[in-house]
Amino acid sequence: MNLKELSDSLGLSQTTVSRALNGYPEVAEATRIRVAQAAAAANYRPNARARGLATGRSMAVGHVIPISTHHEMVNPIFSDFIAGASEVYLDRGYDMVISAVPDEREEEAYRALLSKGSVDGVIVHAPRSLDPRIALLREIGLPFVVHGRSTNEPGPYNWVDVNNRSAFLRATEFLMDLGHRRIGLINGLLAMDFAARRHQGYVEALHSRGIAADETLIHTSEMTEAQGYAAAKQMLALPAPPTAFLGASIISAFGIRRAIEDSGLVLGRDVSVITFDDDLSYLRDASDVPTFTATRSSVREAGRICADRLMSIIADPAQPPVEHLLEAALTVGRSTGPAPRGTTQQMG
Amino acid sequence: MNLKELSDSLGLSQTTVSRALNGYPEVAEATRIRVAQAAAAANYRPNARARGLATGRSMAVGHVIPISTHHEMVNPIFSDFIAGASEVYLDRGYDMVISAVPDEREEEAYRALLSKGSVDGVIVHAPRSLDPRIALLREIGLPFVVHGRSTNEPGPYNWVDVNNRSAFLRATEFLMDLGHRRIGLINGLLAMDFAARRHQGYVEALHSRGIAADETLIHTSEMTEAQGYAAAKQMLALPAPPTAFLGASIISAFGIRRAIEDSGLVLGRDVSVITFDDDLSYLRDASDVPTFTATRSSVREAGRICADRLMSIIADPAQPPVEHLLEAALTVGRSTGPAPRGTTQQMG
DNA sequence: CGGTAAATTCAAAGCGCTTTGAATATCCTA
DNA sequence: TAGGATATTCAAAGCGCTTTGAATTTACCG
Repeated sequence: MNLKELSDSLGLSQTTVSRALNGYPEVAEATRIRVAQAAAAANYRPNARARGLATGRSMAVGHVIPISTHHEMVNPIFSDFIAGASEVYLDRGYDMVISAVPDEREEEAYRALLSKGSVDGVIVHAPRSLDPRIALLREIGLPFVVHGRSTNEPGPYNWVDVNNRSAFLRATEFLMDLGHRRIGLINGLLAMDFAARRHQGYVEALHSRGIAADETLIHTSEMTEAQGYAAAKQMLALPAPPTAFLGASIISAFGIRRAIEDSGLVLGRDVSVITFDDDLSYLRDASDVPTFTATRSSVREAGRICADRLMSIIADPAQPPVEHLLEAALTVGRSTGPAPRGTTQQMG
Repeated sequence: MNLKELSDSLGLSQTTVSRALNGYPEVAEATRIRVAQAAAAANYRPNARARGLATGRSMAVGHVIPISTHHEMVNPIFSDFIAGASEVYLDRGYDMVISAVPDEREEEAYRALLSKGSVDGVIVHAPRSLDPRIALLREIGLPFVVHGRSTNEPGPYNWVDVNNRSAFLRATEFLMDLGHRRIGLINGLLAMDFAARRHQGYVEALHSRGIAADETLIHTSEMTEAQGYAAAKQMLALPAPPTAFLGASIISAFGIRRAIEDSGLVLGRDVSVITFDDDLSYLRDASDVPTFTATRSSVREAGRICADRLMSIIADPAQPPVEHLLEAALTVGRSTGPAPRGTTQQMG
């Protein structure tokens, strides 16, 4: 069923039917109702391509998720992020086009999205501290919102980010308040902007109490369970092991916990752990008292906010960029406690 | 830059340029080269909507991922599945359109996808044993491939599934061979087809050795860490606790492990665990000797296969349906061992 | 009741591409 | 070198929609 058939069957012109369906004012109320009913009965929906061709808009947004060629990793947070964004698109009638693209084909992917005209805007995922994508998108003039930030990017642009620096700064302070002095940082890849900021927060907090960051207590890698385990295990075997850990994701934290228990220690008593928690639905830590003390920020909510922002930019591209900084909640669970006596003196 | 501008600049007709670009034979080789170079220089790509309108194909496939309204859960396996599918689409020039849709709006979503003409086919995710989507898609004539199966669906259709029954049958037998007789099953929601089949395999294996399934040792829920923990904890507190567990996902297994250790028991010695492992990139259990004994099947690979199949159906819709059954690998890790002496006699 | 303003409706153009059917250029053979 | 075959190129139609500008109806007022 297409417009022509529908309008023919109603004895009306395509113009009138189109207008009736799209809510234009210059159509008689009686006609509008008649058209709406016929359309519903025929299960008619305008062809998206034809409409897009006529209007110049595709009613779709792109999400380009980078897949690191070396690691072939796909962060599970995308599932939740996308779910959040979807909620917004669904109500606005937008489609979501996803391209999972190897690092080196990213630029190509964005250019293709633009010149093929398949999307009206994009969400940029997983920005690095130094990220050419933002300049590229500015240059080609495709509306975009970044989930996260890119530290080295000059000039304003639309982003939605958690205050990663502050989150880890507060977490580190929280641990130091409990008497911990040797705190292991099990971080994500430093090239990622969020990881760099967390590192920064951690170091700042230590410095503010006159503690020098110890390189042997800082680990950087993909945030897998296995890496979390290996890194924590290794640090716990040091002559002066950490009494607490900061983990970059709940998945890392699982690994850290395993390493602790594996070493015959008790989580929350012998060794404390604070993790960043993206509040993923399948990894939710939401008992009355959560397992992990965490800096928590829902990535699904971030998805909603990003999508909403992008919709707004697409509707009015002239508006000034908005920088949306979310504060993570520091929620206390069972994985933290006072530093064991004696160990606080071990540091240099 | 559009076709008209490009062909004008070359002094050729749109017809010739279009044909040159699309590899039609009736164009002089010299012309083709000249056109190709000009197109590359101008960064020209045909407008997807216009092309779609002219050809009747959208060069996009849809993935409708259901979000259960009650749980608001998004399975992290989607990230990996999508990454696998993407690899295929990327090379074939297809876009991937994702709709994350609440249960009750699913039918609407599929109909919209069809009548708006935004996709040439769809992948059906997370089928239930009784799933109206397959009949719906057949009815509306949209090419589809199901990731999984729907037991109660009569007649053939294209699906790609792991042999869930066999996987859990073998896992259960493996545990019984080690002397285990009380085996806890911590499963996904039974309405899901994969969960029902795993349940079936488990029960069959028990029966084959004359053991009756014990309802108190069977738990069914979303496959979260928290649920895995709670269920295992509860079973371990039974008068006659299980000596082994079967987990439905690596995430559940994390919870099961925590419950075991929490109860002062040792994984692989006091209590054995076998988990289904979708081989998610961030949850990969790939040390020399994996932590968990597992029935493993890469969901990313499944994504590739589904996508490939769908491409093929779209190209030739007349071909007979293909049913693709993957066998999970039973890989032995450190989470299984002989049943502790004495406990094997506890059962009734 | 005539005439103008307002309310409705319509025909046709155009979005950027593919493809049909026709036109033109080139080649080869007798 | 004529004449048909073959190789290239082209103009124009059409995909299904929105939207412009014009046409037609209806409403209103003196």
